[in-house]
Amino acid sequence: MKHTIAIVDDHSLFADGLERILQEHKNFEIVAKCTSAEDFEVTLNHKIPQLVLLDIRMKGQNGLDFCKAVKQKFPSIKVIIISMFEASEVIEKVRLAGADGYLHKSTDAELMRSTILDVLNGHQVFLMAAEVKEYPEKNALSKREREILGLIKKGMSTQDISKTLFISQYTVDTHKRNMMNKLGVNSQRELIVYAFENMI
Amino acid sequence: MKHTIAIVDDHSLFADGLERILQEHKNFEIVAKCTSAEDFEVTLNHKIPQLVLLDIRMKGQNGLDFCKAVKQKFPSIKVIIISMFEASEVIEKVRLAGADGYLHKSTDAELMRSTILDVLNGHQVFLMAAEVKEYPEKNALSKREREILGLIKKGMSTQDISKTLFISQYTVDTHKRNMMNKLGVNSQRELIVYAFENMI
DNA sequence: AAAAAAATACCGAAAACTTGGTATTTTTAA
DNA sequence: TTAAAAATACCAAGTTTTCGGTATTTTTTT
Repeated sequence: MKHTIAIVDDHSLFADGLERILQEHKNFEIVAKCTSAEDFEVTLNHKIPQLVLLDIRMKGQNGLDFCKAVKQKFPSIKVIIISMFEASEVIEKVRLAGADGYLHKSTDAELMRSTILDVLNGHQVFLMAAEVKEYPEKNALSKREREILGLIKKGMSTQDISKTLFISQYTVDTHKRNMMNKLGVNSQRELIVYAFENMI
Repeated sequence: MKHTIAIVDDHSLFADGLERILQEHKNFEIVAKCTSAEDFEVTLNHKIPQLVLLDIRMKGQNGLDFCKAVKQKFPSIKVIIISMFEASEVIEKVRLAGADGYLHKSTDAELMRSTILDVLNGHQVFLMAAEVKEYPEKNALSKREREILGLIKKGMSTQDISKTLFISQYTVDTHKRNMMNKLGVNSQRELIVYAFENMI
């Protein structure tokens, strides 16, 4: 019996390619190819795939939030997140979102197929790109620091952040300083740049 | 006779997909699939494809710079840039880099094939995503403004920029203010965010 | 050749950020 | 159950940005 798979990615070209890669394998059947989370929700009303390949960054909705929502409503659907992010921190987020697997866009076709089969067999598979450089432990950002970096990435000022998190500006300031030290940058500007290049 | 095509993209999964999409067409032959600009340069030493599909954003080298280099050494090679950027400003950069075509990752397989054929026939085809919203003319950034925004995106301070461009800090400040007015943002922070979300 | 747009430059005051400190409380790990 | 790590908070001085202006020169367009 064929495994039913859905692809959710707003880049049709990428989705089209994935479809063809999977079609080469007789055990896979692509039952839906959606370009948005909304699209996929509609699909779910009449067809429940066994597994969904989900792009982490789509316009409109964040893939991780959507993953959570899907897993809550349909715990039986296996979800594999696909993204171009290489930071190891991403894995944790993917796990927390309830995904069963993670694939980097630099993995190849064969590895993707074997990962899908593993996940369908009930395993959890989180694959990073081969060349991921782990940060030395002492430079790892704490949870709160990452949270603040996420707000910085949205363009928020120190004041904005302090109001959002209900903490003092001084505290935000301290967190920023600690992050700058850990990451080896010298300004909030570079912190924003770092965030865009390393976060979801 | 088959058309020889090379694919240069550091996301193997995407490249694998493109390959399969193109293989369905009997007139195309994928002669190389490279995951970096360096890889492709090596390939060019022994095999010259008629056309190359080039990802605009690759780690290491910028796709546009690489496009220029390829076109300079091998003017006969047709280059189609593929990216996920939707801003109309990108098209101009792609043109200036000497590319023969532009495809957004949200275009579908069929459109890609027809674009490739058009380009091979000597036409220039620059396709944007359907839902691109053009900026009102009065808000278009000038050349210099875009140049400065590019430096801002690298995390440079006003002072850094003034030194890089050999102009006064006051001038950089004025450019920044004008951009902020045009783009409707209120701080350098948001300017950086805008840059990351809208520039190459 | 005249008008419009772009690029250049300056001043000053207010706001925001950076940096070198210090220090308490809460949470997590050994 | 301690010790370590994380999160919290404050002060002061110095630096950088922001924003209110204004204004000249260069380039482009009409």
